[in-house]
Amino acid sequence: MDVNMKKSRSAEEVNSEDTRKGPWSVEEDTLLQNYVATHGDGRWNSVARCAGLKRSGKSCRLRWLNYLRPDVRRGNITLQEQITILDLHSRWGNRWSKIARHLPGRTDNEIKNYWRTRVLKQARNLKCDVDSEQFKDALRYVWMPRLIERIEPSSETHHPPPVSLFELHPNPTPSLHHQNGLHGSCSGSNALDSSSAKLETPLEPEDMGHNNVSVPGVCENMNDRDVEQGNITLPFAGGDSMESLWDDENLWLMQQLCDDLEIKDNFLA
DNA sequence: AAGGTGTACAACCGCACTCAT
DNA sequence: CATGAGTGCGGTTGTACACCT
Repeated sequence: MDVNMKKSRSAEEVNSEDTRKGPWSVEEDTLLQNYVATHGDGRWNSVARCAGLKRSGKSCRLRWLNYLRPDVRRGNITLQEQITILDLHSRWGNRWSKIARHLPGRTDNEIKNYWRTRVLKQARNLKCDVDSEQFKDALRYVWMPRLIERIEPSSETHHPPPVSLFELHPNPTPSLHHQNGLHGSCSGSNALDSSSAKLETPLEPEDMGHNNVSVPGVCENMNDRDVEQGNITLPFAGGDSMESLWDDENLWLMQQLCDDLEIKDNFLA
């Protein structure tokens, strides 16, 4: 830690006796809301002082951004939003605030919580490392296409046959994309047809090192800069489905793919 | 009904960065 | 250029609540 940090922290510590922590009371919320409504946000240390709150500026900022802000949406992450999170996470990794910018009304904290409580939990259930290629490929090539299929109202409902996904996709390479768009027509297993795979467009420099792959048929024609700049609306933003991604059938498929990829990795090792 | 356990979410912490002075 | 305040971000922890036995 640098000298600045030590100094700024010691300044905070001077007031630590007066500073409240823990859950916010209704009164505190009201004080903060009224103050921001009158004076605007920013300069959070001043806000904390002037509003008569015995809170740190950081705490006020966090409370405002994650809870009190008028446009914040809480709870009920829709199916569409879940897929958006999965896709953007596959591009950018744990860049929660960046992902949150593409989900109007959602906060980085909420998305992070969603990831940790739902996605990590499922990875544990599947005995997959969430950072493993197995899990990522399973998400990309099975889970998300199936969810897209459900979302697209015009698509026909058909389920992939219970065959080895290893056979269908013997070389699931993260740098591959699929040319056959999946909007309304793909099934999870069909999406794995590696014969139609193509190389991805060049990576953005800042995304190098992340697992930079879009889900087939989801964002394959998008360039990350467009997504980042909001030039492209993700196809599922704003839906109202509360359906969970984590149903038994999808879990079975995920387990299948994880197992297949593990077998393949062991074989090649 | 009571206690244990798991889950979801709010909040905190540490660090890094920006910007004004 | 150095310093300090403010802010943003990602990781982690605490806790209320639901569910199970």
